[in-house]
Amino acid sequence: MSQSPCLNAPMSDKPASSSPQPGNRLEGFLGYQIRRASAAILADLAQSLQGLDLKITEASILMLIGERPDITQSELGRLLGIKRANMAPLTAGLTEAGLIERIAADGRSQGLRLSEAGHAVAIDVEARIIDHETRVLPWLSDDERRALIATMMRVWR
Amino acid sequence: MSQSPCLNAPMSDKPASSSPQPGNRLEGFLGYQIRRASAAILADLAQSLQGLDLKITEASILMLIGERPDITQSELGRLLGIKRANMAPLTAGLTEAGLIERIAADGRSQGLRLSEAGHAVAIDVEARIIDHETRVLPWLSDDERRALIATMMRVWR
DNA sequence: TATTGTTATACTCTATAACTATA
DNA sequence: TATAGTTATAGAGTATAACAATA
Repeated sequence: MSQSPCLNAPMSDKPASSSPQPGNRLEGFLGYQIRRASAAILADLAQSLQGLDLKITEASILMLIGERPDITQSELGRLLGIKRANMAPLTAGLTEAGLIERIAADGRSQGLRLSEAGHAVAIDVEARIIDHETRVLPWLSDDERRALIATMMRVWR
Repeated sequence: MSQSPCLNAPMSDKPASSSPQPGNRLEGFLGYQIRRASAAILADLAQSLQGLDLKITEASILMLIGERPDITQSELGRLLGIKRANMAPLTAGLTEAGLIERIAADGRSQGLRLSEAGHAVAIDVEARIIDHETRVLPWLSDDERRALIATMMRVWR
């Protein structure tokens, strides 16, 4: 299932020269590096999901619903950092695609579940993401990976 | 110059409950963590630049021009991962704001330099970014910071 | 009163395409 | 032919405001 062996940063017309490059002061900032790494990883992940007709966010939503059946879209938004107003078209699209179903919880909220088709797609999604993960930073040991995850989580949570 | 002691993730209507939270499978992926960290850092940096009337990208451009006078905007785009077409309004805005000047290099390209005002702003920008950096991951040692920078750079470059 | 879901809407960022002028 | 700069434009992603229905 692997594809390209390395990442491409997105944007820019041409790759910046691949020679050692003096490097600039910006590249000494961790915030800048994390931003560039994030963009490159997102681009690679989008590639990994090709053919599924799912945006990265939609794929993430499927995984979360698979893990927590009957979650509401408001709660999904809270977990993913997406506003209610922006969740509406996302869940509407997944419902229309037949990947999720809405079950009335109380009068105002609906629990979300994967359909049969959605379950199959979610499994495919997870396999692709796992493959993507190991491809993106292949040189990391499991310990290093765990430590990096903990560090990143500490930044935003 | 320090402000908020910790970061806020952007988006979402309400903060996800701050209790330990079981955590979900997505949070075990490094790509996801880097994305969330990047968003949080960007949000904090935008706060740090408040009052300067500069977007993060514009601030980065000022720093780079300060470091490499007479750089062209095409080269800037290459370094920052921004397309030529999207550089045009950025440099036009900075020129109009009186922060940079364009000096014809040859008939088709222009070297960019900081104006007197631009130089002062660039110094302010750099000070704010340095402050931001040390505020965002204050628990990192210099060695850890360097290692993290190298890891992130390896992802995208 | 607070929350859920929804719609409308605006702004930013990025992408493509096409054009002119120059090397 | 390739590059520099520009313009126009389309698509994401995210922001706010407002509303109805329900808790």
